Amino acid sequence: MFKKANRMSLVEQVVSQIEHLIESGHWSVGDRLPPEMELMKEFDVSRNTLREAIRALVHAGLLETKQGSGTIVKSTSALGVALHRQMEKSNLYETLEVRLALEREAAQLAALRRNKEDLQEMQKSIEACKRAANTKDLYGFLSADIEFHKAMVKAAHNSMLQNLYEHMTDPLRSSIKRVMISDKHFDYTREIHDDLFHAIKQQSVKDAIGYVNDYIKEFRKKVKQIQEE
Amino acid sequence: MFKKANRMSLVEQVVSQIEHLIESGHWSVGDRLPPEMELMKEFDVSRNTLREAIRALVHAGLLETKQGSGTIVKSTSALGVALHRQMEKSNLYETLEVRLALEREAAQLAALRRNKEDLQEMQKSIEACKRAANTKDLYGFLSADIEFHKAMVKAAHNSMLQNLYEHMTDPLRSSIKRVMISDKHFDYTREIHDDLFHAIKQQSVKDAIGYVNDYIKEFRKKVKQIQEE
DNA sequence: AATGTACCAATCATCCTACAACTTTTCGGA
DNA sequence: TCCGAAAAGTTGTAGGATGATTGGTACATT
Repeated sequence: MFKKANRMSLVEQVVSQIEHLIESGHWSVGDRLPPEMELMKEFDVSRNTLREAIRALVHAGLLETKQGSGTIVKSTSALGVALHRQMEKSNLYETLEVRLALEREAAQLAALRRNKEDLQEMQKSIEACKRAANTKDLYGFLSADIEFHKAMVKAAHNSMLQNLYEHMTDPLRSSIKRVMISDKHFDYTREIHDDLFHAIKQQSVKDAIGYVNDYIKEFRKKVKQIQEE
Repeated sequence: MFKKANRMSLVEQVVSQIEHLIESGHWSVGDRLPPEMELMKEFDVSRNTLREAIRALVHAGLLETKQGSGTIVKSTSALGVALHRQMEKSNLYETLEVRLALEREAAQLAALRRNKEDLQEMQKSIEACKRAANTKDLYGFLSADIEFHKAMVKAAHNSMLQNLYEHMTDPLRSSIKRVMISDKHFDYTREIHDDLFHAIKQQSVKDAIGYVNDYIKEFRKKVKQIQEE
């Protein structure tokens, strides 16, 4: 019925101001914030108050401070750090499973919504895959493969989905590669997602789902093998 | 290649200690932390240092402080708050889309992994749905329906998936209900997921996917209608 | 030219004390 | 017993002091 009176603490006010300055692009990733002394004057708060605000954002992953050097903007979104912390506490295979679920959805949406630029990016990754396959460059191949999947998720045109997917992929990079190369009979040609790409290009949702499901089935099999070892 | 030297600041050390005390259950949700003076002595740090640590956890959503009263544990996971913040910045329909993707995956996994307790919980929710349908209690029905979906996701036995799903569902409760009741010809009986429940009970992955896909299609249609208004 | 040393200035890290603001408890009086 | 004032307890904010780390400069050494 009654809304609580807005008694935002000074620290919270400073926090949201800094957050806003970062989101709005006034401070970009990599930029150095003014030193504490100046910020104190700008926000008109004491050093303690300012430091508590900055510390909150450092823990959230938006800022990074180095003694003697200064404070820089590290990210524009706190989701990555939080997700990463959760992933560390959680089972690796559970995380991979969720990631595959996002990928499955992305394939369908990408088939519906992809545009020219999306197709170009995907094609570029596929060609990188093929080049790496020709030179038997396994790690190069896997990197290009991950890029392809990212491009596909981007083509789904859902920023929330993309956000989650990328934040779940980057910390898992090495684990994903480990799963992929666990296959004793690793076959480059079979792993190139040419069919999937063409299904998305032709906007065939049905085929896109089919190919992704095949890929997921393969991936799951490899995960299972590792788990049993 | 090279690991960065690990020089954890005092504040960070206190933060992780408190985090650990919460995770380990030493302090449960709702508990009040000892006053700052005591914590200062316990951790052997100054008030400023301690306060910066606490402030970081307050911003992350694990703690809540009230001037004059004390500090209480609010949550054991910071993911919820971070996800919520991201959702506020993001498009509602994008979030709903991701939520449906998780649900689709959950249905398949639930069909494979559900146990007796899972089935009991799902059945309970379904019966609550039916009771609400009989009395034409629309809001009661929708609440029970959401409970059913949550139970299904729980039955997938993937804590990461469940975590994400619940944290994406709770803040969307009202939006989800709004979408559901937007249907002019809302039909209780059609919305009761009896078929889906039995498919999961019979461990028929194929049927489970089918029913969930039907449900998702319906839901999407309603969302589309709202968007076009 | 590359490396090592000494020094300086800027900046963050930590600690301390003091007081304000708010909440909870205590206690005396009606 | 009930009520309200006082007291005690707790977090919020301010300001000052000192220590530690970093980055840069100048200069000598190899």
